[in-house]
Amino acid sequence: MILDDRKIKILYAIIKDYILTGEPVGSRTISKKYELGVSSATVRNEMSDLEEWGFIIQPHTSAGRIPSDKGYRLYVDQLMEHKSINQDNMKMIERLLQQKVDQIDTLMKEVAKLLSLYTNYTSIVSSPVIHKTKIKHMQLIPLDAHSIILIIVTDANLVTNNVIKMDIPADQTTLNKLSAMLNESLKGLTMEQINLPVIQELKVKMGIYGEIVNPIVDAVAKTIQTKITPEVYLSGTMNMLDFPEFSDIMKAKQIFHTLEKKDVLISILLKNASKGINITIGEENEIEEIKNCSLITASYEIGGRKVGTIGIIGPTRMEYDKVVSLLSYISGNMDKLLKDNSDG
Amino acid sequence: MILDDRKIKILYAIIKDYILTGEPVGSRTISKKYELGVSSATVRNEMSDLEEWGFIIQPHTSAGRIPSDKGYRLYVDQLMEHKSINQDNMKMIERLLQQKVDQIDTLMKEVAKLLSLYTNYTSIVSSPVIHKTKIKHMQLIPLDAHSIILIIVTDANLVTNNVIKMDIPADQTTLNKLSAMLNESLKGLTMEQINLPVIQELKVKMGIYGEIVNPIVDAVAKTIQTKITPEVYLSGTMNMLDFPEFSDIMKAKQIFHTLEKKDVLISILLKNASKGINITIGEENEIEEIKNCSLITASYEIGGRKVGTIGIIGPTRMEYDKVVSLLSYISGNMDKLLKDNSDG
DNA sequence: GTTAGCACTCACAGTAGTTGAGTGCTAACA
DNA sequence: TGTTAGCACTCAACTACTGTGAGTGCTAAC
Repeated sequence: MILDDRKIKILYAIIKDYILTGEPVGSRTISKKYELGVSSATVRNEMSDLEEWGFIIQPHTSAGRIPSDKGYRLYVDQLMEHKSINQDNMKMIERLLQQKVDQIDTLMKEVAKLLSLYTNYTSIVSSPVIHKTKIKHMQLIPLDAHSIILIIVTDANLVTNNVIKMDIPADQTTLNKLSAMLNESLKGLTMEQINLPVIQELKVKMGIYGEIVNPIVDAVAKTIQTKITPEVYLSGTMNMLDFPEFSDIMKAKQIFHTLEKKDVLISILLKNASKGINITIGEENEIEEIKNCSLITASYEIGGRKVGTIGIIGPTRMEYDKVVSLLSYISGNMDKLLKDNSDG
Repeated sequence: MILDDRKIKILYAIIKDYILTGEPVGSRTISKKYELGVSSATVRNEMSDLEEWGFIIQPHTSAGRIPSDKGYRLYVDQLMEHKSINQDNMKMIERLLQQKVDQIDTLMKEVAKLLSLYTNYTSIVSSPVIHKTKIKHMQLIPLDAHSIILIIVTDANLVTNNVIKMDIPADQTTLNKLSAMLNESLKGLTMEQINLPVIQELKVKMGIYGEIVNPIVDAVAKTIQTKITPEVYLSGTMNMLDFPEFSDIMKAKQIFHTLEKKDVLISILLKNASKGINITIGEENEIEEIKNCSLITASYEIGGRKVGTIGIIGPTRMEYDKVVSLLSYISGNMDKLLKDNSDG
């Protein structure tokens, strides 16, 4: 099996054409539309080899060829041009993100929207994995006789608020003092650093404030524990319906059903969290329902730590080059985008 | 035009059967399945009248009849049984809502999920219109050199947090004093009561703290202004695809497209906000894209004020009785549900 | 090694023919 | 006068058949 230059060119042409049109590509189309200087008969011979080796598939005898997963794999690994997005698009992106993005959840939503808008595929964005982020500030606020609110601000400007229920009433002054103490002890720690020993130590340290301390510290620990699951934002789900691949309602429903399971999405995204750009093609996907889809993910950093993932899901016939360049650009600038919009 | 008892019974049977099966209902079906004691020929004569008067429609010559919008209208206004949901379902609802519903946005999401799960239609839920709710607590928290966080808690336990950017740094102690002052002046007021005069007065009152006051008070005013738009939560969008009415991809896409426009949904929901239960059938809808849908909405109260709406959208062939009873129950208990889960 | 030529395959679209659910009308009956 | 049996009629939906064309694989000649 020798993939000589001409075979590569033919395979490239087939993939490019199929991604563009969605129709099986015939030998005549290749020889006429792409200037290879050979007749359709020659192309046929080459295609026959490519099919034998599993790079392309013939849906039925009298049809052209379509790329197989293996074909796409070769394409993304070796053939695809890695262009970067152009100036105009960069500007468009910055303009879109500059509006009302003061907090991370708003930014996430905007990024998801942007990705789906620009690619016409479906975007999946996971918010920062909170246990890797550092605590910046904590504040207790009285709500009513039986409950107080715990505000936690992390260094990614993620603000979470949680209601704590307690039997003992607490006044503003006490809560301010407790807040100050919590800050003193926990500020700068990552979520995962706040483990049982730290909590115990904290209880002892704050003991002077009496029995009110226990429920509050417990609530802090529990809140941090439960808030560790990242959020997932989807956008452009309906874009799936634009592709003939999913014009069969049953197939579309299958995928939509999968996309509704946030825990499944999280597990998919986290799997590739450490990898930078990752491309999973068709059958390479572990989830049965998306084995006719391709998934491209890119991890992003905040403060130098890989904390989350952004991704695009679409048909295996996907504009890989365009999607990769966009994801690279946005994931690479996530930190900056957030900083520009919150601190600047 | 006299709608005698028998005609009513026949119309009722047609609607019931069509809602159940989705297939046009023939005269033979009526005379056999529903015990009216008359032959199919008699039913045919009656149906002929009902069609002439516009209550039912014949899709084509050799088909049975289906209800028209006018038919459904008569049904929901006069024929439909108003049953209340049974004990088992009440328990199920309470069990579902009792988990992790400590704040209003979580409750909204859960209610939306519940509605779609229980009905198999698509649910639309709008969060409380914030300008009708009262301020319960305000708190300023330092974030970094250039920004502070403003937390506003309303009496519906809605907690909003907003980043305020400023040139002047502010320490915790000052912010605590400012927070106390804000609370003193604004606590108990509804959002809409905080108008320009109140803001001006506040600035004068707080002037002793120097120039830091202006940006903060402005931010408070602006935040309240911009946070007035309610949130909309959707659930079970994909349930639409389960109905043959929307098996045509184009029709489905049209509706999905509309459902993605949050401002359109808000305007639809707000229109019926004052009405308790409201049913809009097919062509009665003002939005072109949902003229083949029915929309049932119910407004809910918090603290005795109508502040938001929950609703179900689906095909005109909808189980109106079931949906109405569910919406009535949930909207009627919204206040209680929220209180049970947050204060209890 | 390349290409022209040709027989072959098969999805797809279009055209009849058949079926059956359901109707409207008429005439007879209670 | 209302009800019903009977019957001709309609028409969507399904099936079977056919022609078309895009595309292939193979062979023989260049």
